[in-house]
Amino acid sequence: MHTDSTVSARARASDELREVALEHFATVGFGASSLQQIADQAGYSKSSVLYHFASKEALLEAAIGPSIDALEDLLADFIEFRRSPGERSAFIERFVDFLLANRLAVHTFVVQGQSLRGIPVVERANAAIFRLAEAVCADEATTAEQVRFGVALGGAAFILATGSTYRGDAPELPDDEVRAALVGVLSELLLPADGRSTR
Amino acid sequence: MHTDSTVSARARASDELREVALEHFATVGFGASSLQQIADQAGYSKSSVLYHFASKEALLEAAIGPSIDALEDLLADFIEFRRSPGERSAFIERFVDFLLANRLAVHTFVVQGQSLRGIPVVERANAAIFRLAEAVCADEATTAEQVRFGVALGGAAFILATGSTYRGDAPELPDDEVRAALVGVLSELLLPADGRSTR
DNA sequence: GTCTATACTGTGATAGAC
DNA sequence: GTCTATCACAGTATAGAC
Repeated sequence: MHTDSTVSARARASDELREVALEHFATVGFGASSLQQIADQAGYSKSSVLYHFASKEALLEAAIGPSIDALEDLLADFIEFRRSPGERSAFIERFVDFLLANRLAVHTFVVQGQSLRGIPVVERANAAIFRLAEAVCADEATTAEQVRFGVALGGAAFILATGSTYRGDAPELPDDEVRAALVGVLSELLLPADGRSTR
Repeated sequence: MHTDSTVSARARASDELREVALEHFATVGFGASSLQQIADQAGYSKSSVLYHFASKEALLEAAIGPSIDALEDLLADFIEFRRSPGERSAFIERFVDFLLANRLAVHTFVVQGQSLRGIPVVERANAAIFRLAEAVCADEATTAEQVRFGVALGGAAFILATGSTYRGDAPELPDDEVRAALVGVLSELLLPADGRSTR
C-alpha cells in the first residue's frame, strides 16, 4: 500500500503542472505553448512533465477537462428546469459563477475551440457549447439571437482572460464588481426581452 | 523603368501571401502558424515567403497593419465628433462596418493582442484599442462600463471569426443580418442608457 | 519519481543556383 | 522571383541512469 505522502507528492506535482500549463494555454495558446516553457516555470524538467502526462494533448485534457465536466453538469441542470419562471435569470448567475471559477479554462476552449478540432477534450467542449446555445436560444433561433449568444459567450471569455479590460494602467477590477457587471450584461443579452429589435 | 506587369506580379504574390497568412494567424494563432503551412497553401515555397517579407513578424505587420490604420482613422473621426448628438450611434454603424470589412485582422489583434506584446504592429493595435475604450467609456469609467466595452469588443471579435455562431450545422449567417444584429447588440452595450444597473 | 541523454521532426532564416 | 540546400535551434517524445 502506497504511503499517503507518495500519493500526495504525485498529486501535488500534477496539480502544479496543470495550473502552469493552463496559464500558458490560455495566454499564448495551445499551439504556441511549449513543454519546455511550462516545465521551466513550474520548476520541473521537460521529461518530468512527460512522465506525469503522456503527451501535450493529455496535459490539455487534464488542464481543461474538469471545467468542461462542470459546464456539462451546469447545462444538465439548466435543461431540466429551464421552463420554470425565473429559472433563466438564476441560471445566468450560476453561469457567471462558473465563468469566474474557470476563467482560464473557459478562455482556452472558447477562443481556441475552433482551431483545436480533433482533440477529444476540445470536441467535448464544443459539443457542450453547442447544446448550451440550443438551450439558451429559442427553438428556431434567429440570426439576431445567435449573434447575441455568440457575443455574450465570446465577450465573457475575452473579459475573463485579459484582466477584464483593455486599459493599460488599472491592473485589476474587483471580482465582485466584475461578477455583478457580467450578470447584468449577460442578462441583457440572453434573457428574452420585448421590442429591442426596433431600437 | 519597371514594366507594369513586373510590379503587378510582385504585388499579386504579396497580396496572396498576406491573405493566406492572415487566415492562418486568425484561426490557429500567430505562434502556432508556420511559414511552411502558409507557403504551401499559397502555392509558394517557404523561401519565397521570406523573399517578399523579411520575417514572420514582417508578414504579420503586412497582414494586419492596414486594418489598424483604418481603425486609427475611424477613431480620430469619432474623437473629433463624439459630442455631437446622434454621433455615437452613427459611429456604432461605421464601427460595425469596419469590423465586417476587417474581420480576420480584428480577430487576430483583439484575441492575441495580449500575448503578442513586443511586436510593434501589435503595440499599435493595443494602443488604438486603449484609446477607443477611453473614447467610448465615460471619463471616469466604472467597472460595469469597462466590462460592457470588453464584452462588446471581445464578443464582436469572436463572432467575426467563428463563422458567427457555435452551431455546428448552419454554415453561414447572412452578412446583412449579422450586421444589423451587431449594430443592435453593440448599441445596447455601448450607448448610454438609463436605469440598467438595477435590472 | 525525477533526471540526463538522445532521436527525430519541424521551425525561422540565410546563401546561392537558375 | 522562385527555387533547392543548408543552417542553428526548438519542438515533442522515448530510453535509460540513478
